[in-house]
Amino acid sequence: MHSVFKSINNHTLVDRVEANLIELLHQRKLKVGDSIPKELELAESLGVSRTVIREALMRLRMMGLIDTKKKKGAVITSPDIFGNLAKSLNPYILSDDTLKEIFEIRLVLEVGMADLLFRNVTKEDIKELKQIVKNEPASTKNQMFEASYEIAFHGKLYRISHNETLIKFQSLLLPVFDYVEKSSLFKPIVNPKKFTSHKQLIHILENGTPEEFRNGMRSHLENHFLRMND
Amino acid sequence: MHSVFKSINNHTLVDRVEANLIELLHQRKLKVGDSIPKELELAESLGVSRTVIREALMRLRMMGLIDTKKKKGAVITSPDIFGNLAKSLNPYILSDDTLKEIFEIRLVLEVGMADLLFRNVTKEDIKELKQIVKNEPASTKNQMFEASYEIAFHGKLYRISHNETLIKFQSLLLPVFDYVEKSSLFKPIVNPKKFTSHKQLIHILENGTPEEFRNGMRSHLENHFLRMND
DNA sequence: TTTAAGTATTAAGTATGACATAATAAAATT
DNA sequence: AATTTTATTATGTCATACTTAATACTTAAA
Repeated sequence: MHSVFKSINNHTLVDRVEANLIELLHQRKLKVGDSIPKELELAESLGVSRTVIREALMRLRMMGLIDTKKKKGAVITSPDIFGNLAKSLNPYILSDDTLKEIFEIRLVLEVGMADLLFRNVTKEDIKELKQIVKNEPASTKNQMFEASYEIAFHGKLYRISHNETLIKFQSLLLPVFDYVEKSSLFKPIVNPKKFTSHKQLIHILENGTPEEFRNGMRSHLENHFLRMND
Repeated sequence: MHSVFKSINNHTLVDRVEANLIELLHQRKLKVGDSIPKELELAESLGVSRTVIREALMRLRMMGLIDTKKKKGAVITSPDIFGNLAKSLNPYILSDDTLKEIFEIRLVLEVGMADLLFRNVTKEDIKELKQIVKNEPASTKNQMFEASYEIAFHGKLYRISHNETLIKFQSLLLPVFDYVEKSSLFKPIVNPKKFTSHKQLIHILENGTPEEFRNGMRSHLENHFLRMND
């Protein structure tokens, strides 16, 4: 497999040092806030140059495993799994295919998150959602392009899920969503049919079932799905 | 430039050089396989040391933007947004809450991916799925713990989605799933009720609708959902 | 002429030493 | 005691030299 080949070829010194350091952190069961030995000590104890140590430490930093400060050295941080992802999610450096796929993942998430919503939704949430859609333009035809309402409404849904990882994930994906919608990756489809509206989704969330909500959301996103399948 | 705004916070030189390099790649509209100037040239043209260039290039490499070879230099590669995520997804360094949330995301994805499946599924896929479940133990009670069958079956579903990003994402999340299931994060629920089985899911995928599949998958995952909500 | 073996070259990988900078600790001043 | 000044320290950056492996080139054998 690809990964096996790579691990054999992983013979650069920095790769091994990186692995060593990660293992070291695990072994010592270091907690958030603990500090690790300084670069020169690590260099000496592993028998490599400071250059190599620094490159390996930089990788750990990119993983969000450590945070380094000038005099204090490096300290363990609570790894923010999506933190480092942010940069590489720059739409400009992603291929069109990848962008499409990320957009698809959004659709999958929003259709599939119904149960999380029903588990946590409160009357206050409903009220907030109603407030958001209050001033929406009546026409559902171009609702797809009312970006700000879309972001506010769907963003609120993610927050209702109470899943911080999911929330963070979607906030990372937002620029991609935005880029894809504005791009010419998909030809715009102006479908005369009226799909489930935000207001209807709220009504389902208030009075209906997860199953109904999934179908409602699927319908609501119909235009996006249509655009994907060309 | 645009990068100047960000660089207000990016106070280390490497941060700015990294941004500069990304912008450079974007400006020149470099394609996969194209090579970028060598380290010394970049160092000279940006007026920084080779050390800084190297650290910045290493970040690009971690993002999967470039791949470096000894004599050839660095070449553009198709960015692998989740590549670098893999290491930081080590369950041992994630908090229990984050682990739970990642597990939830799995449930969301699998319930929500129905439309992608129906869009792409072929007769060969169905055949393969049937082959997988052929030797499954009959009892549905402990199917939750038949890890290998679970991985094979659900992994195949992801592949049917034809969404490479999604596939990669789940392959990253797999260790987390595995860890969470085996951990004591959730108390095991042995629910006597019979939920939708793999065989039934295949039948739906062959003859039914996305809506039915979503409900089937939701039922199939019922035990997991129950375990989440405590 | 073709091909295989050997060599030179090149650019990344690694090592070493030095200085700059900023955060902290220690000392001195009020 | 509180505040300012100074010294220390570990990371950040720079410069240079050497090592290694991949590529291009040359040469010798078929």
